[in-house]
Amino acid sequence: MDTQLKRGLLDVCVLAAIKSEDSYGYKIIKDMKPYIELSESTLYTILKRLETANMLTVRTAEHGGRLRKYYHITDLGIKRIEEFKNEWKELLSIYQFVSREDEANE
Amino acid sequence: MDTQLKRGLLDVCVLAAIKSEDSYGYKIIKDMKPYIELSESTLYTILKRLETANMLTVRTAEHGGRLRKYYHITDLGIKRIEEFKNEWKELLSIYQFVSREDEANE
DNA sequence: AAACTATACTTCGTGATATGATGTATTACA
DNA sequence: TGTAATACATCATATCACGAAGTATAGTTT
Repeated sequence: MDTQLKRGLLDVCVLAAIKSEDSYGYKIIKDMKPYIELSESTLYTILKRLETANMLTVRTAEHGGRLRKYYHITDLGIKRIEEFKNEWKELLSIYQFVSREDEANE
Repeated sequence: MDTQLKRGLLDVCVLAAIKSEDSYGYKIIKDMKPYIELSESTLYTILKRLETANMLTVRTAEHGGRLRKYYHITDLGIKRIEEFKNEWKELLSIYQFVSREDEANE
């Protein structure tokens, strides 16, 4: 998918990926892959941004002798997802504007 | 609407705005306004970009003693709109990923 | 044991781009 | 005469996705 089109979607997708249960970097990428792909550098940038925005919290835990960072969504993060659902209505309207056929010529 | 979410949409919207008939800057902004808002500086940047990409051609014409630049969509521009309709399917899939409820909790 | 792959996270530089600010110039209207 | 609307242009800035490169451990293959 086009890079520009992804913007504004990635943040919400990452939040959605940790919504039902806490997750960590590598798993988030895997879970999102069927829907939208992103690189590690992109993901960790986003995670940091969402943390700064208080949309998620981080907790470090050991797993198999190695440290993992688990990300947990906050109320603000859930709110962000709800906001996106509203923005989706605007996207639908834009899609109709773009995909409408020229009535005058039919 | 969120600036980031607009990216990747604006180009296609501008193309859609000149699809049925040639148009000019000020009118494009007005026509798009109900669907998606953009400033003049943004529009002229986009128009230049689309021209460079051969998705539209420009023609200067006099109107009311003043010069206007009329923009005409090319085959490549029309193709770009068709491409977006395909990308829309991916957007739909992303929306479902984001808005799905956690089945395990219901 | 050595080599390789998968897992896991981090940092840095770059390019694309939406936007506000600002500027120029003409027409229409009060 | 002044103000708003029309019309286009340029510049600096901030945001952000991404590739490249790096560090480190666990598991698997040869």
